[in-house]
Amino acid sequence: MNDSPERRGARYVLYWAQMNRRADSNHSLEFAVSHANRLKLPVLVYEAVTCTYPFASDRFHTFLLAGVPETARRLRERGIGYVFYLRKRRSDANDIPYRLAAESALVVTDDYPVFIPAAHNASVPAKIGVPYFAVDSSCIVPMRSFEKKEYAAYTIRPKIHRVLGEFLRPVEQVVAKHAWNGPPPGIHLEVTKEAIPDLVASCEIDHSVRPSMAFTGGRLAAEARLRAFLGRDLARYGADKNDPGAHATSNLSPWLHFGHISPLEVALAAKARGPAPEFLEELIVRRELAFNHALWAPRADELSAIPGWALDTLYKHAGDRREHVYSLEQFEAAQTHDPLWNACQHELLMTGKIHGYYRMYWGKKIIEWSSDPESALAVMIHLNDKYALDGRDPNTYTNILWCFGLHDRPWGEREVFGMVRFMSFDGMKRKTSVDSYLREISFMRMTGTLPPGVEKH
DNA sequence: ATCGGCTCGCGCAA
DNA sequence: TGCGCGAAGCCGAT
Repeated sequence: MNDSPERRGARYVLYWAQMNRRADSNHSLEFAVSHANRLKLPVLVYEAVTCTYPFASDRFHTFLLAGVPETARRLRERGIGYVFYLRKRRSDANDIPYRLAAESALVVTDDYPVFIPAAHNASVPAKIGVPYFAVDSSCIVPMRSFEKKEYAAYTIRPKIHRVLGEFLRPVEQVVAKHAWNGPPPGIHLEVTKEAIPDLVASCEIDHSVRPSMAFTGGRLAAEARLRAFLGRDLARYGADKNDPGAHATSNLSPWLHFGHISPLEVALAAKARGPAPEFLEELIVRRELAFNHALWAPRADELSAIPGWALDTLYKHAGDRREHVYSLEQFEAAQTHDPLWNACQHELLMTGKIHGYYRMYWGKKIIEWSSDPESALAVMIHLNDKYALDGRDPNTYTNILWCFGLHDRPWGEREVFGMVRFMSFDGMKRKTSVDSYLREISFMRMTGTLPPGVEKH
């Protein structure tokens, strides 16, 4: 991403793991190892957690830190160096990548279309002084192989399937020929599972957003969740995926978001169990449509990216009378008149995730009960960025804008929504087990534990 | 329980 | 230029 020459006399090749925080199934890491072998150097992996991004909280920090011990262990086994930096306070150093790059032949990092990595990858290459490579290890078919903003799933689907055979192959692990010897750089923090609560407490972040009740970060938890999904739920995924009460979905999105597991290895593992077209449709086609949106939209989280018919019809109805209008504070506290909506919000507050189908309902109702489309979007992004473990991700921004008509088509005109698809409580009642979902959520609220039959990973 | 209409526009066939 | 059909639906008629 720049024209800088490789540094002579460097000590290592640096891989800055911004999004793909894992030692396995990681094209970025293998690319770094290949270059290190060519240069007869070891690889150093740099991973950081900072307190400075909006809504940094105990929830995200706990999840991220939980992944560190296993990443460290697996890299050590491969002879790859690892430095983990916890920026606890705003006053702590924020120039670590530059300091590490000063002794590196070149820098490899993750290509990612939103959030902090997008900003880094736009500004750092010009200032870093060595070659800077951003590798796409987030998508199975690289996101930049599609040359325009796709209109909907049906336009990207055939393009993905045409080349999928070429990309749906395991990442080949490259043996690191020159092992990292000696201690990590001085800024390194050794993380143990037991130390995580105290480390999180010592950070300058929002301590009021508690760790997830349902999800533990890290490679081991992700692999356990994947095994449970494949063994028990994949076979009925197609039939039950839209019924939250059926617990048929993978729930892998938090680990996918933080890169603790790769979509490629998940897809290969699912395929190895037999045909899984519905799951692969969600995991590959719709997920990568979301990356396409994030890559090509001027901003992934603004209404300007929705199609013209949707923007026109929403604004035509912006002045329509609303039966209920709630403030951000009322939404956040789950204080609407609708028990299903409130339960969805409580699930988000407690676990950091809402089932995909109910998340659509959750979003549609925020549009219905906000004074105008812009403030509805602001509420959704605030709640999602603050509480969702899979938030600040191309997927969640796309899921949110889908509620406003992105990647969708027009339907019969009605109040508030215009021609944008409407969803109703009666529809949820008819198609999903609302009652058992409501019982599960109130059990969680009463006991502070997951309902019987739902395991924590 | 099932079906058609609602309404726009992309992409392919002709 | 015509035509089929599409990210998760709703509603009223039958």
